[in-house]
Amino acid sequence: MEESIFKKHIEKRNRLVKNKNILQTSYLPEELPHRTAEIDSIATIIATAFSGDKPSNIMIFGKPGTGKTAVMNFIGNELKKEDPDEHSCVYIYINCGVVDTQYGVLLNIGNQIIIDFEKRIPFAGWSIEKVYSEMRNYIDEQRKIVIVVLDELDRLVHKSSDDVLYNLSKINEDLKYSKLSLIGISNDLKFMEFLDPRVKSRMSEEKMVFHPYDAGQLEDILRSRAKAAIEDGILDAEVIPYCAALAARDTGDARMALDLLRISAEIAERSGENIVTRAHVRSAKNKIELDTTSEVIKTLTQQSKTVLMSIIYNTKRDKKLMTTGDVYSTYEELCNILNITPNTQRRITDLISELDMLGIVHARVKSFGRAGRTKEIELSIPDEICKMLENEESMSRLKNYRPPTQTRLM
DNA sequence: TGTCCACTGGAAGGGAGGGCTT
DNA sequence: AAGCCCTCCCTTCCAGTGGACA
Repeated sequence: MEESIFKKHIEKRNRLVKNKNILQTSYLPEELPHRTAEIDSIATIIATAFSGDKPSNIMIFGKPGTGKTAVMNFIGNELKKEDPDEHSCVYIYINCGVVDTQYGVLLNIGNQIIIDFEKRIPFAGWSIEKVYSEMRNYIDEQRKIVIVVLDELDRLVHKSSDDVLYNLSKINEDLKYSKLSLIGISNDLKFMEFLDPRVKSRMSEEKMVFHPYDAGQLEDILRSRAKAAIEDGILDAEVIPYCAALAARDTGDARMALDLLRISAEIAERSGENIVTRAHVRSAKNKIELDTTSEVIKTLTQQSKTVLMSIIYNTKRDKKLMTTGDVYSTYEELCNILNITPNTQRRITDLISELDMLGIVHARVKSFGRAGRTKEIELSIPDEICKMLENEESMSRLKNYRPPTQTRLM
């Protein structure tokens, strides 16, 4: 029988890594190295739920990849072990990066509790008040402790004010039989400053900070995962320390360290090599950076893409540093060619700030004295990514556009 | 010392879109 | 079908501002 076209690829794959799943950042290991103290203190607080008392609300702070989410998922699993039928408490996890509206959060809490499909809260149409009061009734009917984890809480507050937190944190006043406790997780230590003082004090009955892992701790994490996922002798001795060092130098992000290790192995596998080396790690780093930015750019709206194109064109005509006014005039030009109605300059200011936050451009407010005060903007993505955007279908009308030569110096 | 530039960024609000209830 | 409600994207209006220059 003839070999299928997949045969040689299948053989090549999975040769180095036994179980790639274990190296995924979403994988929840049996134990979390260097986080036992944190797990313990959260467990102490939550344990009160089993005697029917409401655990204190907790705020957890820490940079990305410091294990906040992993710790909470771990605790969620442990809760299920202790109380499989949810006799005394219900654990609800919401990622506010995904669900970032007041309506969405209330809907999610409500619908995770309601078992009866008929009674589910609809995705839209109800007033916030109605969703809130239905949800509150469902919770009260349960006669249990409900623990709600709000991950990436800062995103929710930034996008839709602190009304949700206000409502949720005072819900206990309206509950007769159940109690709700909140666990907020945030990357941003400062976001609490902007909260209503009442919400602030109710939310931070307990406060914890997860510190970034240092290189040594990242090494431990990588080694414990690698032991389960990769055969001995496949990793060059310096691979794990190098991944750990790169991630530690950045922000001590365990997610990044794991991604580096997994992708290095994939690269080595794909090129048919038997050992993962430092060079593979370096190309993995490169690949991760390219992939994340190109993914972000793909999901931009047409308007944002056009603004970005304007910045790219200005850069091309040797104007590496430009002002909002420069971007806007190029933008108007491009809108004309692309046949889309231009937004106002006020709106473009916001879009430029968004691109800045995404790390696609670098913008800082600068005063030029008599020449006014404005943003100074600089592109900060590599050429390859610009090319990708230029080749997008939505930009095809710009194929024959040649930016006019520079007319004005900054 | 005051002026003045080219914006910044907050506030308020409008309207389209999606989806509910009655 | 009419009437609501929420969200998203956007506009209009405007007070505020850092610093070069007269």
